[in-house]
Amino acid sequence: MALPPPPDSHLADRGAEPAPERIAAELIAVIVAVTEGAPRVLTLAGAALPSGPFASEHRSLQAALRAWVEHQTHHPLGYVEQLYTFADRDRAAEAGERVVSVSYLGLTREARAAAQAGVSWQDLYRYFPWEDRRDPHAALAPVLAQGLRSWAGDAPDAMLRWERGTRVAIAFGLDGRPWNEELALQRYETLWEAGLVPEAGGTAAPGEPMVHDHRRILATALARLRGKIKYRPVVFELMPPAFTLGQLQAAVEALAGRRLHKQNFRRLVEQQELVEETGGVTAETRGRPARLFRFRREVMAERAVSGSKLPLVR
Amino acid sequence: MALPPPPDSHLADRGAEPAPERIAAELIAVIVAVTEGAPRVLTLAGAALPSGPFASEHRSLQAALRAWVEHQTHHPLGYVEQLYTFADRDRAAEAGERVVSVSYLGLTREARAAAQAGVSWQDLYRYFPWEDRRDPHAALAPVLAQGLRSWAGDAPDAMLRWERGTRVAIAFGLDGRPWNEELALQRYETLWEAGLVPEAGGTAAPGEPMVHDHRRILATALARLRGKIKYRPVVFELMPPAFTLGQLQAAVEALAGRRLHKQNFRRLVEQQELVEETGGVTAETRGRPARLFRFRREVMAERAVSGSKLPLVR
DNA sequence: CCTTTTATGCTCATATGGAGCATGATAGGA
DNA sequence: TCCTATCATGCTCCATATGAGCATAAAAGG
Repeated sequence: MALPPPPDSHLADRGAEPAPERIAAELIAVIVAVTEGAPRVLTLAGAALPSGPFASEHRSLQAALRAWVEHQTHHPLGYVEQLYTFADRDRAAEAGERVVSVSYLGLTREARAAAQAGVSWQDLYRYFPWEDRRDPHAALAPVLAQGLRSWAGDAPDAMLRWERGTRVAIAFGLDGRPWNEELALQRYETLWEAGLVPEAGGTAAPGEPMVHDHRRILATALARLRGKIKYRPVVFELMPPAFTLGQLQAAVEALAGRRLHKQNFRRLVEQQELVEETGGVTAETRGRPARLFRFRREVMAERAVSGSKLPLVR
Repeated sequence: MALPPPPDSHLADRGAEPAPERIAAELIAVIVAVTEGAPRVLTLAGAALPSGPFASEHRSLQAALRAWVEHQTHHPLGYVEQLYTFADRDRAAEAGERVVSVSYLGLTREARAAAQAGVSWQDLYRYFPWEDRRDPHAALAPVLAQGLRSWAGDAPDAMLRWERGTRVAIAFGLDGRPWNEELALQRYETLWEAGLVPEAGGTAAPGEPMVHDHRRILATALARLRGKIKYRPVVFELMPPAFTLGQLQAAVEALAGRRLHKQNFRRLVEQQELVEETGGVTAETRGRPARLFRFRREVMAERAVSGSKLPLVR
């Protein structure tokens, strides 16, 4: 049985082929925390994500990641989730070297000091300034809007112009369309294709670049986290043992990059019975003191059972 | 800088270490179709998922997968999605051999005949009989219910008994809890842990086993697909160009493993403007003839913009 | 003509999400 | 001391989405 040109068939006669090619495998970690209302990410010198090789000694991919991250941050990684695996040709490190990179998203709380040289927490929006829409007056930077529009307008044929136009409009919430925070990855990819980010040779876009495709991986993590936060109680991994609903809301807003309706946010959290009062109150500087709450870990198991969205018959 | 025991640090001084270990990488494909109301999966001799090596010639992981699957099925893989990457120690093929496996989910329509020897389409529920709840009277097989209950009851201490008990109840919809079709993976994993599947040495559970961890990967795919089908119009990848709403519903029911409320299903599909009439009608054997519809591909881009679930402020 | 079967149209009650009014509690001045 | 700015909390109102059925239409087969 013949398979497509590149690889030989492995569908049936598995014995009749040469030993499979060996390549290197590495793990890349996007470790996120929220500190005082600011989303933070663990970096190396502010330009690379922590990464490490995967070796035979490791029990599993996740075990490997957990091991060195916990050693690194001295904080248990409560929530760890596999993000995506890349092996694009342009990621080849040295000549012809092929690497498979498995990326993970981890949630934790910021440790006081990054022990190792170069290891530091950075504001996530340093890399994606356009993703922070918490300021109600925030709009897409003119440089970006301009660059995107001309990219769409410069397409060779009408069909492509239309495609790029709607793609930009949907991703960036232009032409009256709503802003969708979950499209963080599409936005970064569109900026790349439009040649607006430094990694793609552009200079127009604001935001710090990172090595290799690390900024893309970071965008993947942001998009995933923004989606997940809506149907799984993962924010709590980022909170201290006791917190006020205001702080909880601030953490969600930090990640979502948008403002939420305060009263409705409380209603949501309370009616889902995600939290319970500790009994204490905060001694904030201003305003009425807020009650302290703690996360009800018990709901974790149940909360997987969310909405159905399908018209079931009972 | 020292990192956790196993791997040497790669967080900072990256130059000062031995060349990273080389391992083999492979792709595993879960190709799904729905034929006459039955969910189908492409297999090798009914006991293995198609898999192939990843080689340097490939542009990317997805490109590699697409290439050989399309060659194999002679059908374009409309929808392809990365599922998960495994490298568990117990997956080691030969002695000490470490393999990283990247699994993908692909949706297509069943080709007339699997050209290659051994390649065949199988009913998905052959591997997970307990996942098909389309028959309203279907209940969990007594063997399973019994096995799960004794596993929970046989736990050494009370705490563990309680944990297993609620876990089983949630996953399998026992003790008055609702059945959640999306928990397909948790169910398979629970059966494994309870030692009820052949792969784990058990004999109690019905359902055909597969080689290695392929049945687990299949369960991962089923769970992912059942979740996705609710907020993305992916079913259409499985439908012919023109179809009736009844057929569309049957396809969704085949994947979800449950019956849907017919009138509400139509309302959902129509109000979301996912389809448009072709003008024709079917000549079915019984009942009133149904109008034919086609999928409105234009909505694909937009439909990413779904519900917010967060109390935004405008 | 009557029964069975699948397709379609519509209605009604309830749940959920979006907005905003009103009041309670504190800190910091004027 | 009183007024204001700031948050925290309680509640109400409304539009829409979702869950359940009732009723009718349009075929095939006795």
